[in-house]
This record gives sequence, structure tokens and C-alpha cells, in this order.
Amino acid sequence: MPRKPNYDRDELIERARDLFWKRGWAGTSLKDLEVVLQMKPGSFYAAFGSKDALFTLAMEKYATDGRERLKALEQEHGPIKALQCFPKMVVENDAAPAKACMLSKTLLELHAHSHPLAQDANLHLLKMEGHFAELFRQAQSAGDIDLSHDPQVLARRYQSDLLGLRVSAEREGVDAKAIAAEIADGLTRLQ
Amino acid sequence: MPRKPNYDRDELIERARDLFWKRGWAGTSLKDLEVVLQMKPGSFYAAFGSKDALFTLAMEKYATDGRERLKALEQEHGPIKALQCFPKMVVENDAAPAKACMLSKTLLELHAHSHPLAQDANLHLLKMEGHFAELFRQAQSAGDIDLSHDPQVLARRYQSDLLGLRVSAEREGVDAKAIAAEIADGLTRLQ
DNA sequence: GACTTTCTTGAGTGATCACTCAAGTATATA
DNA sequence: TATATACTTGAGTGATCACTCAAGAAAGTC
Repeated sequence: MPRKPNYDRDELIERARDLFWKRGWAGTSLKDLEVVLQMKPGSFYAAFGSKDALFTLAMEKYATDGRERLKALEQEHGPIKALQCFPKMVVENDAAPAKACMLSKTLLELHAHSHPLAQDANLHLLKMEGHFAELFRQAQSAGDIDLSHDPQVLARRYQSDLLGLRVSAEREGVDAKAIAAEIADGLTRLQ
Repeated sequence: MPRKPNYDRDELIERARDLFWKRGWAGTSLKDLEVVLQMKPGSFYAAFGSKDALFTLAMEKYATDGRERLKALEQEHGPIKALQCFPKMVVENDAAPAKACMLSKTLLELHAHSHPLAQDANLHLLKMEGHFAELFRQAQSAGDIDLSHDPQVLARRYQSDLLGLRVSAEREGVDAKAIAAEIADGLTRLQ
């Protein structure tokens, strides 16, 4: 009986993610979204409820995509190589709307306002850190990293370095690829 | 003949810096500034011209303060110790409006809009990187770092790690002091 | 084709944005 | 004390913010 929407919801969320990722929360207006999503306000609010609700969906998509890219890297090259390649891959991805991490951008923008989206971002970062820790654990089992190291400590530092790298990559005149290579190289020194 | 303003301009800029640092550019409204600076719009615009102009002044004060803190650290403990203490100092400064770097926050928020303030932020970061490089050079002269390393490469990496640390410090549930200690410890491994 | 149900449209909502300006007030010199 | 010169005040500017809603259009069932 009813009429179907004439859009692909997932694709809309991806387009919103790219816009939010690039411009941030306050930097993206509903007018911007209307243009990119080709939607009038009425349809937008019927479909997503609010700007924040769509941002939440966009951030979820961002986070799961990141985890999947890491997983794919691990299945192709194994844990230690995945950890070594990931920084380089992130920095060299010219198709991405921004070099910096959407989660850290959101956190930095909204943390001072105690905005729920900042907490969401932190949770996604925590989850990612957990995946890094798991890869470090696997790398230890494979004998690529000495057992004396705590995988969670390594993951915490790795994520911090990655966030720094991605801020640096957002800058003009900084050789981010070189920094990515140094991070990768540092992992070989963990025995 | 004229009447003098009843405020200390430098102190107003400091208060504005703290607010901008914490809340970001878009996150700080003129109403917020009116409250914190105790100024009505007319006085505000007579004194500073625009929100952006005040932000520029605030960012300059932020940058020079950072450089002075680094210099003070160097004069008290010497170059290598200064580089080792700086991350810890930044992370442990509970009086600061935010843990994250105001320059990186500004860059991430405004880079996509090609806002002049994003370029300003990048220039300040470049200048700071130069100071780091100088300290690395001095540490080499003092024999604390092997001469095989390029000071500018070390500075680039150091700043990237520092930016990552400060993003991490902004998060809940992350032991930033531990990361700061690891960064400091890493410098001892440069011979 | 009639009817039901949902989607789409786009003008319009009050709130807030950065910013202006005319009027009033305080302080210096003459 | 009179006057000139700023500084301060705060209501008001148009623009834009996220969001609403009534009306019309499309797609499914009968």
C-alpha cells in the first residue's frame, strides 16, 4: 500500500559521514546536508529525526568502516604487518574527506560542551583501541613482538601516535608519510 | 582629553583565549564572550573589531605562552630534559582550559573551510616545531642525542606525538601521563 | 480507477548568529 | 567649569540556525 522512499538510506548516511567528517558538527548546516543528500527538510526529518541523530549514524558508519579496513589488512598480511600498514594507508587515502580522524575531531569539538556525541566518539575510539590491543596480542603469539610488553599499553600508545599522525597529516607542509613510516618502523623495535 | 578604557586589554585577551581554547571557534558565541569579558557588543567591537580578530590575538597569546614555557624549561633543565618534561607538564596542567592543543583544535575545526585562522594555527605550529628542532640540535651538541639523527625529523615526530598525546589527554579513561612518560622515555633511546 | 498509506515539498517557525549605531556617560584639557 | 574626546550602553539589524507542518504527489492494494 505505502510508497517507498526514493533513496538508499545507507548511501545517504555515507554522504552525510563524508560531509560531517570534513566540516565537523557545527561546520555542517542543514542547508549543506540538504544539498548533498538532495533532500528537503521534511524528508530529512522524516528519515533521520535530527541532525544529531544522523551524525550518530554517520559516526557509527565511520567507526565500523575503520574496523573493517583494519580487519581486512590483518587477514591479508597478518597482525604485525596490519599494524605497520594501517598508518600509511590512512595517510595515503586521498579519497577520504579529511586526513584527521572523525572521532577525534568530534571529540575535540564537542567535549567542552559535554555533548553526547563527544562521548559516542570516545566509545568508538575505545573500541578501536581494543582491536589494536588484540592485534598486538596476536603479534606476540606469532613471535613478532616480545612478550614482555603489555598489549594494552602498546595499543594505547599506538592509537595516540596514530591520532597525532592524522592531525599532522591535516596540516600543510608536513610529510605525514614519513611520520607513518617512523611509526611502522617503531613496531619492529619491539622485537 | 579622552576617556580611558576601564579594562586591561591583555587580561581580556587571556580570558578570550581560555574560552576559545576550551570551546573552539564556532562553539564560542559573542554572547559567551560578552559574559566572560564583561563587555557589551559596542565596547567589544570598538576594542577588537571582530570575533576573528580577537581569536587571532588569543591564538598569538597561546602560541607565545607555549614558547615561553618551553624556553623556561630549557633554561632550568637544559635542552634534553626540557623536551622530556614538556609532554608531562602539558598533560598535568589542570589549570588549563583544555588538554588538547588550541592550535590543533583550530586547525581541525577550520581547515576544511579554508579559514585564515586555520593557516594562522599552522604557522604557529611550524614555529613551535622550529623551537623543538633547535632543542634537539642543542641536545646533540650536549651529547644527549646521537648526531646521526636529523633534528628536524626528530622535531616533526616529537610534535606529532605531542599532538596525539594531547588529543588522548582530552579523552576520558585514558592514562595520558603514562603516554607522556613513554614519549619522554623514547628520547633516551636516541642515545 | 478508488482508496489508503507513505513520501516529498517548501514556505514558515522562533531562536540565535555576528555585528551596528545612536544616545548617554565619564574623563581629560583648557 | 566648559568643552572636546573618547568609552559604554543596549536595543536593534538582517542573516542564518535547526526544525515543523500542511498540502500535494506517488505507489501499493482492492
